[in-house]
Amino acid sequence: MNASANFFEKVYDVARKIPFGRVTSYGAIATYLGAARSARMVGWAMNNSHHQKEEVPAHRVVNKQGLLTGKHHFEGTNLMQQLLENEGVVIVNNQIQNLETVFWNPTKELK
DNA sequence: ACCATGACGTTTC
DNA sequence: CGAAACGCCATGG
Repeated sequence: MNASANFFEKVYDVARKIPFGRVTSYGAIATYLGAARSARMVGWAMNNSHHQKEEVPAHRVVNKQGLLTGKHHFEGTNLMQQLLENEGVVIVNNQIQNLETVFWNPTKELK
């Protein structure tokens, strides 16, 4: 669990480093962690994010399309969208607009 | 050890 | 352009 937890821990760590009003994709995080093909694992980590003691801004993590695929995992049906919109992110039909502008690449920015 | 699942991503039809 | 299938990796039963 410890060894694997490191992977999860890294995911949470990166997620918490996402700047305000910015979003990133699972694949971007996975690539940053060196597991570009483990994007699904990142999503899995987010699913377990509620197990973490510290809060994880999972609402800032979306798929590469900028689609709020995991919004169903939040309390309400539009909570995730509400949070992002509150940060200045424009979302239409569960899809982030101007994704290129709000997108935050950890490998490029956080690297 | 094998099968099933998953908040993804890319390719193909 | 839209939907479906495949691939990829980790976790759980």
